[in-house]
Amino acid sequence: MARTPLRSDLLEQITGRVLDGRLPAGTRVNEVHLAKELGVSRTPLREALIGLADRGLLVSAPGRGFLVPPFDPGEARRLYPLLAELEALALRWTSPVELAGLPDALDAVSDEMARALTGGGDLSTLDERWHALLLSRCPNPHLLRLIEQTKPLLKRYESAYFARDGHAGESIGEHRRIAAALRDGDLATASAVLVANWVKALAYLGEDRR
Amino acid sequence: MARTPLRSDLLEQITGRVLDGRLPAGTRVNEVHLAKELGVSRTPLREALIGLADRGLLVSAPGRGFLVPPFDPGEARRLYPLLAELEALALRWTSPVELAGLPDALDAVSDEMARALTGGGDLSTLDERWHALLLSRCPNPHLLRLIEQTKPLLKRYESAYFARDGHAGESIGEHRRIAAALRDGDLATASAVLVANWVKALAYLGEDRR
DNA sequence: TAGATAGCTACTGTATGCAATACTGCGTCC
DNA sequence: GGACGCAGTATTGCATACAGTAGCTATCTA
Repeated sequence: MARTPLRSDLLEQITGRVLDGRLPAGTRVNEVHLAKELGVSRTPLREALIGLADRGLLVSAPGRGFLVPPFDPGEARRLYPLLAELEALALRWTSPVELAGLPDALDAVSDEMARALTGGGDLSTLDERWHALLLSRCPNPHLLRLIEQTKPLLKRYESAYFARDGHAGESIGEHRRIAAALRDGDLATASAVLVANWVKALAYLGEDRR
Repeated sequence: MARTPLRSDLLEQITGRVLDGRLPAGTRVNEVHLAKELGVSRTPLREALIGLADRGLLVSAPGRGFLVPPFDPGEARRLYPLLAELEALALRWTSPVELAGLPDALDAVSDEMARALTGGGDLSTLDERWHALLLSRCPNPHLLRLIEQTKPLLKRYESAYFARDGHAGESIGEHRRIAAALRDGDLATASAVLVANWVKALAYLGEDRR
């Protein structure tokens, strides 16, 4: 048997389709069509859909299957602060010893982002890498799980509404300030700037809606 | 068709079995046996199991099905502060207007708990009601979802390790202090005591392990 | 013409079937 | 005596089959 269950692959693939709009907000998911398109049977597909519904990326309508939830600006306004607080918490719970090695690595990613800003690289992937690195030493796997589950919800709004690199420059600056604060052992400042970084992203989201 | 999918009922039932030990920690879940016992087919049962694995109440071992994770004292030490912070966050995000109506209702539950303490009522259900009431006005459904998903994990440790009403008396006192702080509009104190309440529960957990 | 209704189709929710892997028990070899 | 290997069974993971409802269309009625 496959060491990696089909449902895991499917979950990722469907997540991708929701994020990039191939499964548009507000539409129902047709299990037969999607299964055929993905070349699998309905069983593992449904398992993946259920997983996505648990995470909130789909909603289950009894008797009507699953549907991609419509966009709701209010939801975005609630998701950004939530993720901000969760990441800040993860940061506060990382031991100083573990944090010590991070700032240099973080700044290395920031450098890449700065280059990508002019060179046209993939900023959003780099941004993800920066945040993943920041959380990588957090000793609480449950908190990390909650963060991982919540991020795609937010990413959907980013993908849909974002002027791709509208605030990337500012964001890089904030990232560097966070790394600097961590170097000084100033966790309070680091987490405050982190929260501000997320909230600022939300502000851009509001402006750049199309 | 049933307006409530089978998998939802099953998820609750299996949660109950994990919490009360009818599915003991460290054991594998036999899908055929359990399906027969519950009078359903394997399909909705598996859907429920997958949901529970997403929440962390089961773990999926590829090729070996699902198993109830073993107890890990370290995990309990990580879950309590997590839930503490999440509830405190939910409290901070509840608007003062909405909070105004809460203290009296909260204290009513505390009164019930006090009576149950001598009269032998179900303290843990009342404690749940108190916390549910505290969070009932939080406007962030995603945060509430994370809390709901995390609580069963913690409850498993409580069920397994708790001297049932070891700290109920203290807990009632803290609950009243939280309600009082809310009455004064002192959110900082309220959330601090709330966190302390959770952390203290963890301390009891540590002592009373068997 | 607008609304109700009946029939039909499509789809979901659940059950069952099938293939491949993981476990168990026993025998064998070192 | 213990480790290894092998056959048989049990169990999972995926596919398919079936039953019942939701939704659509077309027709009928007021």
